[in-house]
Amino acid sequence: MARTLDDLAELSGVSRATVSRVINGGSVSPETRQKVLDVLETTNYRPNLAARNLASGKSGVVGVVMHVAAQLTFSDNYFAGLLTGICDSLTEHAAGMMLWLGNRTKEETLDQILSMGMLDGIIVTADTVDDPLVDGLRSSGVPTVLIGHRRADSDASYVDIDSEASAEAITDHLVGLGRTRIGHITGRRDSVSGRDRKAGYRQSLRRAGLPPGGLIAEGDYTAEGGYKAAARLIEDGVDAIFCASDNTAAGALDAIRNAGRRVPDDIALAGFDDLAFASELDPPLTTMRQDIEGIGQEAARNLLRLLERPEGGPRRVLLPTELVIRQSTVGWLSG
Amino acid sequence: MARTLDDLAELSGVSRATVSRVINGGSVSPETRQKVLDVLETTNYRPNLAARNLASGKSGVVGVVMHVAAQLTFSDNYFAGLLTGICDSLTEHAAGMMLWLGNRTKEETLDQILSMGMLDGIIVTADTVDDPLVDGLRSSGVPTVLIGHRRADSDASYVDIDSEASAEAITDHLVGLGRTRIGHITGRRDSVSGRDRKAGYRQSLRRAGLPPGGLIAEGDYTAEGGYKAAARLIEDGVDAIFCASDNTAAGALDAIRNAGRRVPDDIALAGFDDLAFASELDPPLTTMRQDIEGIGQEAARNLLRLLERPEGGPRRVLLPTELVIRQSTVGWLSG
DNA sequence: TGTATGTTTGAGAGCGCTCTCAGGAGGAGC
DNA sequence: GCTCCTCCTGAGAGCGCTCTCAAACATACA
Repeated sequence: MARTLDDLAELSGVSRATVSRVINGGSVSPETRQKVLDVLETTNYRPNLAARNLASGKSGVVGVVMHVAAQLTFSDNYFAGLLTGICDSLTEHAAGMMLWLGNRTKEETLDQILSMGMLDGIIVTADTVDDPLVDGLRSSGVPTVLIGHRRADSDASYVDIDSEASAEAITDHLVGLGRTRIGHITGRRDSVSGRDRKAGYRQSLRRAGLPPGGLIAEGDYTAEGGYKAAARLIEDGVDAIFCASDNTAAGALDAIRNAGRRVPDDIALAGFDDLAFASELDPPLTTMRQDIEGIGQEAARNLLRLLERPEGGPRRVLLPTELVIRQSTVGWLSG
Repeated sequence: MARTLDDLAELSGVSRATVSRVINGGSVSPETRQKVLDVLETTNYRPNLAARNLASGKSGVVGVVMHVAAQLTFSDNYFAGLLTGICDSLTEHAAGMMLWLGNRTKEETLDQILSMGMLDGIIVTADTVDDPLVDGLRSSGVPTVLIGHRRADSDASYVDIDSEASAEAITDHLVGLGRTRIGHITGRRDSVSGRDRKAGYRQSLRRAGLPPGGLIAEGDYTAEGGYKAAARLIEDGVDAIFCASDNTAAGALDAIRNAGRRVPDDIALAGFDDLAFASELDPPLTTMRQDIEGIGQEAARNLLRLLERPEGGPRRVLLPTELVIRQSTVGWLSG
């Protein structure tokens, strides 16, 4: 079994350079090409990635950094969906992927690994308002695509949704239902998406002539957080709650029920994400659908394109969201 | 900023070899070492992994292959937990990890990527009875640790639990409760864990003098599968069901409730895994706890040790499980 | 026939690192 | 003072690949 290009060259009676051309698509005469291909077929040759990487400066491997608290990474199907989408796109293009999960990998560690020259590019979640890791990555010069983006990232390549507009739309829906004491359970205090959703909520209230403050309780994207926050809002006498995530809404739903209130009769409830379980809740949850796997796929594609033609400049993609109305806000909907 | 060993060598007035010794722990005189360390500090040097890999034949990167249907990978927190554990251990030891998810990556593709000489070792799930990928990996000569193991893998390195004994124990629990028509919803038909759990279930019935057949319905580890299978068992008049996974049990719980039966009064229900939601179900689910993250961590540690001292031979680890009794089988337990 | 143009090929110079090998320095033992 | 060891260091040979450059050959045009 041939192990190196030189072996192949000898076997097919041409030079190493020619074999390399056949493999990488250089210009070679048909006969020569066929000769080499034959040998290639019989030898089951595999190029050595390390050598290729060293010589070409490209590795065919991209890094993926899910920079969130470890226990959040998979408690939520959000990150799982992202990862699935990224993997999809990447394997489709025969690119490898190295993964870093959680925030246990400190900036330092990451910076080290990433600047080892092993990674062609990086996909990183950028939802934390003040994230030195993302800053470091961006200034490192390694091609980077963000999932989400902070204010400061407006000149970076990213894939995101319009959280603010989406939140505004879903709050509009609540307003349209005639609710006047609409509460909001926020996302993590330090998350961009959380802040944007809150802003959208406020904007909607303002446009509707409702007091845009007051009925806000802080959440953290978890069901537990949602439960506690909802309990407070219920005391405040809300007649609707817009939660910054479906998980939060699931917690809120429990709280509402435990308080003896009905959804949507007493309190209309809306989430955000449209995770799989949203339609399985009782009542099914009105929510803002975002195509999470699609975001992952797009991020990978985005990065791949960026690597292919760096001169194209940063690529910014806002993916659409979709308001999904279910019985948690509109009780009379047919099941 | 110094980029290569030669730059460092020049800056510190020694040879490249000496710098390499300082970095990799060769014998160097204290003064020389200090000189180099000083330079190292100021230059923020990062070794080039590709070059190191090429020269040493080691990459510091291991592959992780979750070889299951893509949609299963994260629908279930099982794989997420595994991944989290693996990541934990790996980053702790400063090893990188490349990930392949789902079965969309065909044996061929994988084989290609894996034999590129980029991976020091591989962790792969081995729960499918007939899995050419695992066979290929094992015969490839790349150090491999399996998560789970088939009969044929008894000479490989693996981390697993004793599914059969665990299933037997949980069925014993049901028997001990006085149930006599104990049904079982299996795991995926082609999964080793599924078969083992079924075997354990049967063994328990046999020992109890109950007919060890008949009341078995095929599941697939999903809630949907559990729902359908449970519906059949209910018709068969079971008074207990042992499900091969918690997800399955969640589905079964719905089915039982929809059939107007009570848990555990009419039908005692037990799962397997002790996923986070098991204790949140109503009633809380009796189940067999396995430390999923622990399995992932152990697999990574196992592989790391294997790489360190290959002469140690295969390392087989069976992690303990724990029967967690909750109200789904024993109604009078205090909450 | 001579020159210009294009195509195919091989030689060879790296990419940045590891590791072996041998030379030089310094101390111990005779 | 000599040899023998030990310890530290530098020179240099790869690792397997990519890519440039120029030679070799073929084709086209004047």
